[in-house]
Amino acid sequence: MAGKPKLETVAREAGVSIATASQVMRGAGRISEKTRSKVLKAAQKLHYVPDNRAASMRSGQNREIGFVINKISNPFNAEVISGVSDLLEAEGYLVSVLDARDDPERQGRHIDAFIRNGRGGLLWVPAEQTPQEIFELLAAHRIPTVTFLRRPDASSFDHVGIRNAEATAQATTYLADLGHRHIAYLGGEVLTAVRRERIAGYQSVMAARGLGAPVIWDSNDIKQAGMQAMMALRAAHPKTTAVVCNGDIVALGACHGIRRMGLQPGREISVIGFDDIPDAAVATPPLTTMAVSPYQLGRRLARVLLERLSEPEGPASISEVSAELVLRETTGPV
Amino acid sequence: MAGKPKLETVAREAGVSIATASQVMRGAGRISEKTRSKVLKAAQKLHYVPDNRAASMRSGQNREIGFVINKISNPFNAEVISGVSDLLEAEGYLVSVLDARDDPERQGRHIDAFIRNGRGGLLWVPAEQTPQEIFELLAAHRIPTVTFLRRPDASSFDHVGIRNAEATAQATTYLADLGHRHIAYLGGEVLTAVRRERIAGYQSVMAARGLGAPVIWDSNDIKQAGMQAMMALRAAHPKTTAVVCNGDIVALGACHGIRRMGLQPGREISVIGFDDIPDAAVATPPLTTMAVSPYQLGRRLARVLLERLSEPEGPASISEVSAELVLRETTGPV
DNA sequence: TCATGTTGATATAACGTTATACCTCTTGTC
DNA sequence: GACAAGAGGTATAACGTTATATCAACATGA
Repeated sequence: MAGKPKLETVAREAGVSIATASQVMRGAGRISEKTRSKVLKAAQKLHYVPDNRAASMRSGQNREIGFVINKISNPFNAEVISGVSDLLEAEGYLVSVLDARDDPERQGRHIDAFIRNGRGGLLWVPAEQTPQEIFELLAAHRIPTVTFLRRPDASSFDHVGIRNAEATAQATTYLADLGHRHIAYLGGEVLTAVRRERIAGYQSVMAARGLGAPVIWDSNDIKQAGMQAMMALRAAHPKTTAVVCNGDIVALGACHGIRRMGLQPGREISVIGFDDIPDAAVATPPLTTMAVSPYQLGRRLARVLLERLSEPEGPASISEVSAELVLRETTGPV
Repeated sequence: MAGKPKLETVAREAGVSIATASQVMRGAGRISEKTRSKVLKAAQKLHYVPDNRAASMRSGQNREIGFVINKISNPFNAEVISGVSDLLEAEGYLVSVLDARDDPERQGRHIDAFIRNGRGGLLWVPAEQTPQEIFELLAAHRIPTVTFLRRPDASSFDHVGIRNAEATAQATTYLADLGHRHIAYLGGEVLTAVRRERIAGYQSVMAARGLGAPVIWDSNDIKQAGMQAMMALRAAHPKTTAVVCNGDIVALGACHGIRRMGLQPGREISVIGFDDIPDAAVATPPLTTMAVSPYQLGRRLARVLLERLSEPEGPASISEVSAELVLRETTGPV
């Protein structure tokens, strides 16, 4: 009871050497069944818990994975985390989440602490404006790293993401096919890499189909802001009959705004979201959106990391997932 | 470039001893300004990152905090995490989040890993059915621990929570004052400690006011389920004119269900939620709810942990926060 | 001159594991 | 009976830090 039990305590209790006790705890080496059970019993009796700091320091191995995420409050991300940890925990890893809140400085502290603690692998949604230095640091320390959603140009890490341009192009095409000519892009404030891709997809279709001039309308990606932005957008561009949104949350806000103006989403103005968050299906009216299963995306992300861990020197892989247009009730003919 | 730089590398580069380099890095001991800058320059040049495993093992200190949470996807929890990490990061700690998803086994693995890594402090929303053994383990390892929201009877740790019974009593009283007599309690499936308290508060007012027989209606706490449960509840108890809900999400679902039935929340049926999640204010109609600021709650939680860290042997504190009735548009006279 | 501090730097033993090499038995083979 | 092979176990040196004790050099005061 005096101080935490260590391997030495267990070994003495069982009447064996420290080395033997260590091998039993790890299930390594050649140990007879008799001593095995002796040691196990001793460990149990003393409530022994091995110290992973010492172990990972000595062995150079660590089955702890860090997930540095841009925004933990995003329900999409929550699902991704579930997918990631389901797969990794099944392989004996443990996932801890660090919320960078899109702040490069906080992100820097988190990644720094990650390296300090010699964790085994890193999943990472890089903040915009991430300094080059962090990539070099990770590379220099040989940290198995997979970036997620955002892939900075300078990165040489594995990556899992979404085909953003393809998705918004598909959404815009669908609206054009319904007869809409004045289609706006709504949501996002900063020109993040992801948003740039999505806007590019939208613009390419607007140009290719010879539709009205593209309208990009900024909005913070929360519901309230989306509502106000929709009303302002409509006031500035009264001809607008459809909006492609930067995300579901802003899209739901837009629907709210449309109703506030006495109109009906899907009749006077069509709305397409992005992400298919749980709320999208049960909103009134249910939201048409570009869906990509966050849970499956999380599993894919975990799988890529596992491959990297088993093959540290292989070439970097980039895998991108297509989003799928889910038709609900916020879209209709013009 | 051959292998990670360690303190020895830095010391050699700077032409000092390892002990001196260590003191400079920690800002401890008495070091002249000249050698100080020499060492700092060397460390910078080599991109030295200290190994926290070795440091915390030797010093017995660790400024890493783990937050084992019941459900990361709950937006309420996301806000709590922000409050917690804002305060703790300001004090030089680092918070990592582990999602137990209300699964005692997963929770066990997380806490086990937490102890293995000798982290500095634990914030914890214990899963229902948490085995007694885990409490003993944490106590035996002298882990500074603060439980959050759920306080098992056997616990002797610090605790921060919400006055649940008081809150639902207040909500029920408000509805009774509006003239409602048939008030139901909607939401939750398992009889968790929190839900039990909330139901008790509701029941006590129903009895004290001599209102209709209490109706407890189970529902999974997601929107879709709340919608269906509301419709089923109304079918089974047509006289019901008001519902006190287990949480905002189920309350929003209930509002949806009410509209599906061709009625209007706040007119034919009043609804009161719990938590005041961001969506509550911007829903149609905006949701009346029992609010407790999750961000402030997170800060309080962090503060309690800091006190425990600075005073390891002090008596356990239990601090409970009152919820506040926020009137919006889903409640009205009968 | 000698005790007495003070400043700045250092040598060294931990911290709790695991990897490596090594040892002692048994058993089997010719 | 000599030798090889293998099974089961152990001693010991790392891993990269920090705490402690110690030391040299120089200043201070009587």
